[in-house]
Amino acid sequence: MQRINKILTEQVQNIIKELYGADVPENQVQVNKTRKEFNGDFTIVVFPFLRFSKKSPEITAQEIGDALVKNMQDVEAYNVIKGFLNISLSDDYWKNFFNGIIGNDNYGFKEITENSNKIVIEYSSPNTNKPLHLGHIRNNLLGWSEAKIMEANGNKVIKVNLVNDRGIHICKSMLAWKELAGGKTPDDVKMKGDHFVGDYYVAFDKEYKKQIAELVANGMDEKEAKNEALWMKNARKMLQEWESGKPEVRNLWETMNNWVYAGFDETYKKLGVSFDKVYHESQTYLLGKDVILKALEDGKLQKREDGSIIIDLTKDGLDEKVLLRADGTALYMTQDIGTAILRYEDFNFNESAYVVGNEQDYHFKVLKIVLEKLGYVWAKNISHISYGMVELPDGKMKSREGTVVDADDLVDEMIKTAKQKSDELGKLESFSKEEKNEIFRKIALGALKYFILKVDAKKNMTFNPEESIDFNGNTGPFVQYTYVRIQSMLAKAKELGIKNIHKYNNSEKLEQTELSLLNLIYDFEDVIVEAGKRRNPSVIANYVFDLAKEFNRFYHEIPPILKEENKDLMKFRLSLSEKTAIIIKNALDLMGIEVPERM
RNA sequence: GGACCCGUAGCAUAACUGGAUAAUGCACUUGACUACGAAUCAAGCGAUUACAGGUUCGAAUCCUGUCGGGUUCACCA
Repeated sequence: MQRINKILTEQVQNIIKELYGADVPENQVQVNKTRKEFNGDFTIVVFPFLRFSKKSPEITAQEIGDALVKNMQDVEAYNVIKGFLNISLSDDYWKNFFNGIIGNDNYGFKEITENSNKIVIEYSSPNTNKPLHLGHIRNNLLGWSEAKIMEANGNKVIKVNLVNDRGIHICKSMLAWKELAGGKTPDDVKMKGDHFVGDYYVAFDKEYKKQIAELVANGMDEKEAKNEALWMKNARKMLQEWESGKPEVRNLWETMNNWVYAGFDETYKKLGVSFDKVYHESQTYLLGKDVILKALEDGKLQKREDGSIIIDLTKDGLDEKVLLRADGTALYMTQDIGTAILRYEDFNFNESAYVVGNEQDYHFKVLKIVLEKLGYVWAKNISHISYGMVELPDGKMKSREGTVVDADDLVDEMIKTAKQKSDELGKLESFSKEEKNEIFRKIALGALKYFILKVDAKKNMTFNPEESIDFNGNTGPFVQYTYVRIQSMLAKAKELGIKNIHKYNNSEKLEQTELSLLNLIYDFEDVIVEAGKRRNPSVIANYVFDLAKEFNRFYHEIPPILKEENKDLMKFRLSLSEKTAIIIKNALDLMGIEVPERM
């Protein structure tokens, strides 16, 4: 079925042609949803047409309105306020629309076919030297949700993770563990592997600072001390040994990384995210090196006197960028070049998206230009889904200053709060402990995910650990509650022996709140498209909140549905409720949020 | 210093990307559970959209400048 806003746009174009003899391009016809405080379903802004009509806004709007009513059966009435033409569609239009989608549980979703666009999306990208924190949570949730939204728009999506598993930072944890752990493993001390390793990373930093202080106290200047501190020298040596493949170092590296992966897996599972493929930088940096050396031979890059290889981007408004160190070892950029190429070889994608924080805007700008200059035509299809930092009320999170919000702690805390809240309300007494825990988990994660995803991805957001995340108002649990409530009503309807709720013949005039609900349901298709275009799950969050709110209003304003004597009307309202629930569930799923059946 | 991003009620966020009287939640004040679940609903309070100019029929949104905050400009990742 063709969308009514599309039809309206075409009609307006035709009418203007007829009335004023002018061709108006499609993008000049603004068909918006009518704002709540005015009467109507869609609003057409007539200001852009005045130069064709050469008449006042009011008269122009009237002329167009008259023509619309005449030409379109679905247009029942219109009103004009200033230059705004508000169109009201007939009840029949809305009823027909609803009947058309009543059996379609995937309303709004596009199908994925053989010919679908193939998009690789990278997100998460952790370091293996410390556990995940709140910033990673935002990344993971965004990545997952973006992937879901891309799929809903009919794209074939491949989710990949790139683990940064090599470099000096890893050697720091390894060294500290060797020196301090006495051979203990995470199992021995009953810790999650990522936290275990992270602690040794912190321990390294502590000891390192101590060593610097000692050297400075003995008269060395600080810069030199930083280089000369024993542990730092040892860490650098370890990195060289790693690069040259010394078995002892490689074994330890593998062991400790595996501890970390086990910890990450647990956190990913808790968050409900997963990947189709995991890349490791230790496997891609050599490719990057080869590509750069080859490009140097081809004269695409320059070599400095000290032996480092650079690309000059000053003509592109950027800087000179080093691609390979003087000693020939790889850099972040080197690896990313290798990974990007490998990824193209693996998937032959139409598009490759990176979910990475906005502090790396510059890096990705450079990466794209460098790849283009190296002659990779597909590089133009690389995009950076840039998102803002998560800040604490007193500023940024800093791992070294201990002001991080740990991912595992936060989720556990949320689950505790959900349990407490639920116990106060006492609605789950009849459930087993396992069932209850499952419900608490869904609610807690619903609250957390919604809290993070409702904010425009590109904006920085503040998180106050002192105030726990809300469960009332514009929150995940509010939306979940609406869903649960509908399920409860539908179950009761079944108990009462009401069957075939999709079969009715409702001849009643639609109530205002029913019209609003139908309007919102109609919007879902456009919302998915917009969320995809804007690369922004917050569009979905805002929508599903409005939908839930409107349903709750409907629920309160309309007399009890299950007591309705007009069976046709009752079934229509049950169907409307059911459809609302399905869309809530689908919309939340796009954000990675599950719905409980009871709460 | 150069480049990029941001500044909206006490707080947290919206505003269909240039459209109507700037919306919602939290907090605060009221009212509604012997009618389908009150994690709900209804009502109230609260904004010179950082500031000053400009463009436009129309500006939170675009342009210029000022002030404030952030990120980046590493042979760190």
